[in-house]
Amino acid sequence: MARSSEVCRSNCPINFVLETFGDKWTLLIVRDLMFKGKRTYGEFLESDERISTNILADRLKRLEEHEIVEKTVAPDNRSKLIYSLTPKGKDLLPVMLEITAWSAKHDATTNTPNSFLDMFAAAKDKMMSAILSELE
Amino acid sequence: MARSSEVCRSNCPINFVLETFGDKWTLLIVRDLMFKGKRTYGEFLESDERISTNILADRLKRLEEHEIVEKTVAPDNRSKLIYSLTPKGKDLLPVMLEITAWSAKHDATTNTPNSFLDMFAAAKDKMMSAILSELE
DNA sequence: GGAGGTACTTGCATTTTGCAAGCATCTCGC
DNA sequence: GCGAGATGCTTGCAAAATGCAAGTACCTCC
Repeated sequence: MARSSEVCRSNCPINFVLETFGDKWTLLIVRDLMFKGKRTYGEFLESDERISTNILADRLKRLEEHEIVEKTVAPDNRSKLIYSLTPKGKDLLPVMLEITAWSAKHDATTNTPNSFLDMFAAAKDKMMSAILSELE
Repeated sequence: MARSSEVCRSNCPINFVLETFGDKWTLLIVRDLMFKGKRTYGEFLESDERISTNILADRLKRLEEHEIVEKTVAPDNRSKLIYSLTPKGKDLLPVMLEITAWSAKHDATTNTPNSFLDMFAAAKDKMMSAILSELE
């Protein structure tokens, strides 16, 4: 369904994700919703990466169209809109954790000081070796 | 090290990945190397998504700079170059598997063999067991 | 030494992004 | 009930990235 609204380059699962998240900004919005407790347009604008207003509006619209994010009116203030992750959006959690683990392993400047992450990465190493040996 | 060659927007691990893979093409090259057995410039050009020659050359160069991909001369033909994943590139496997699992769950049109998902599920079970046994 | 394979590079039109400014709707205090 | 502020966008335009077609450089093989 998501694919019907745009050009589809192939039926590969990796490509499917790229057609939604293949840019520098979309995944940051998911991150802010999932890990940083941000919920409004104004809060997304304040993130370190300094997304511009037109790009933010466009990406929120696309995320809604893909049913990854949904928008509701704040109960206490009708001029305030609350963005939140749908179940489909929340299902991205394992992807986000693997990305975080990879960055923590390969980038010294990344801020992810977490002892559980080390154990997580070590277990992943075993899994990766097992699968790679089967692929070769 | 990878970050020194370009603008760095923040020290977030999600952003770190986006600075390399935040476009529509880079991850497809990793996919072709990891799952499709492609190894040469000409083979990457033949993929379903139809990457153009200048973009492919640019992305291969960046992937080399980030030490995710390395290039060697083919032993049998000195005009042929063989691209392959470095250990850092192979470490992306868990990310790729989670992306594939997410797409398989949320896109009916995605072509993902069940055998592939089964292998992933089995490996993930092993991983979870490994984590649980370390916790005890 | 010429044809064909392999890996790019270049030029240019089109598309996307980044930045600054402006606009629309709602809320709150008086 | 009205003006100031909060919130969430939209618009216009310059700059950068992308897509396409064509051309170049090096190697191999006959």
